[in-house]
Amino acid sequence: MPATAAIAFQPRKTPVQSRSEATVDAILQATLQVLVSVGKEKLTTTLVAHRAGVSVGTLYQYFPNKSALLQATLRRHMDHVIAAVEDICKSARNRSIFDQATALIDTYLEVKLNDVNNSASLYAIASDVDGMRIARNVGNRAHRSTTALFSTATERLTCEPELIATMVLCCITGVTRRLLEDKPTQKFLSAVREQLLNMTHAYLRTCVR
Amino acid sequence: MPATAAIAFQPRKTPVQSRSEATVDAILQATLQVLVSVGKEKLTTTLVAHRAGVSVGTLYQYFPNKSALLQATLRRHMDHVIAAVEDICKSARNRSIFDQATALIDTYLEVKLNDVNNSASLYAIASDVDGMRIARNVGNRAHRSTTALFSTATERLTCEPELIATMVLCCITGVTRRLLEDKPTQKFLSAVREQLLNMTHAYLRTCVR
DNA sequence: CACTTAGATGAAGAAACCTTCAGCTTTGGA
DNA sequence: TCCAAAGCTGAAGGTTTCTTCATCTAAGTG
Repeated sequence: MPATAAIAFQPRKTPVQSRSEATVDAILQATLQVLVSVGKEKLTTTLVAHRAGVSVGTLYQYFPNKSALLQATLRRHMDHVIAAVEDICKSARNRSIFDQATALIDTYLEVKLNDVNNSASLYAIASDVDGMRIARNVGNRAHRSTTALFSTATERLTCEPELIATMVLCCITGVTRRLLEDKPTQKFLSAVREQLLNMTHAYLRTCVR
Repeated sequence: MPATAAIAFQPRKTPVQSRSEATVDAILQATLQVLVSVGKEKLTTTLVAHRAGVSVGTLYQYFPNKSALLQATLRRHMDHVIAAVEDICKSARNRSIFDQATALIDTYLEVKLNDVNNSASLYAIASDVDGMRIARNVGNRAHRSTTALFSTATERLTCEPELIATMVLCCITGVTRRLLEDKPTQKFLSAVREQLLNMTHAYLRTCVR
């Protein structure tokens, strides 16, 4: 039976009454809270349920196992980030590639640094096999959007937008990770942001005309 | 007893006969192999011992617990990387900052991509609390070396070498991570390497004179 | 208001894995 | 050669945490 593995991560029951929707939401929120406060290693389903104000049994009514719970939590966060990126990629079309890059950087930094704690804790669970897959998936979507965005740039580009997108995104994520490693001061953050813009623009200058 | 926590991760016994050195080495190597083949989640001490050709008891004679084992494995890899970086940072002094950056990039890419599988698997365990600390520690050392390196550049710099080092390293690690995510083709790798040099140099041009 | 279905409970079962330790084997020096 | 110390063994104990399920409560509907 080839479908077993896939089934094992699907929600066990779909909420039909509104109260259960609230329950699911509380559980996901609690998962993130527990993750941030005690860390991935000490996160247990019982603890999450307790934090959510429900019993373990309830938790297992909506999530078939612990992995699925963590996955759902990660996916929720990723959806948030990717939505913001895809959004800006749509609205910044047909502009100078420098403006586009600036918009992308600002969006990315804002959405990731908005809740530093959450993002940092979620990196921890992303290393699980399936977390890797989700992260890669999101990475691909971001890459596609960005490529599409750069394709509409008013400038004529000297190399493929795919490659440019890869480089710019790598640079942004590299910097973001660094910023998430330890709570940056406001001063450091703005200095790095400026340099990131600087670097990206300097690079893009070599890619136009 | 404030020392307890620290003691808990120190090796339990120091090898004095040469055979035990070989054993420790085999165990560390086996840990990496198991990590790569079955992943962090399914790695058990028994499995590692078996792969190393020893019994669990032997493993526990040199590592007080599973965490210490993973830490030691991670540290070993990190030491390898940081040694290469510090090495190149020493030998590339008093040269053009562009050459310095090129040397740094080539070293970093080579040492990381040399064994893609190992590096990628190790990222997975680095998310454990202490792995984070080790990674940060190595990051700091790399940052110090790089700062020192750039300080000796023949060009006059327009902003602090610390900041330049931060940016260049972020960029390099961002790209490296991307390359480790999925086995890159030779073509893609060389294209990205070229762009990374391109981007870094473009950035550095804005930092000189 | 009765009745069906959705939702919630949490003690207890089950499985997985870490870690120990009493005893055995090998090594190397006197 | 002999022996003390180093090294090795692996079954068994102990924890921890996941997951289930029989039972109870709340919600909606005719």
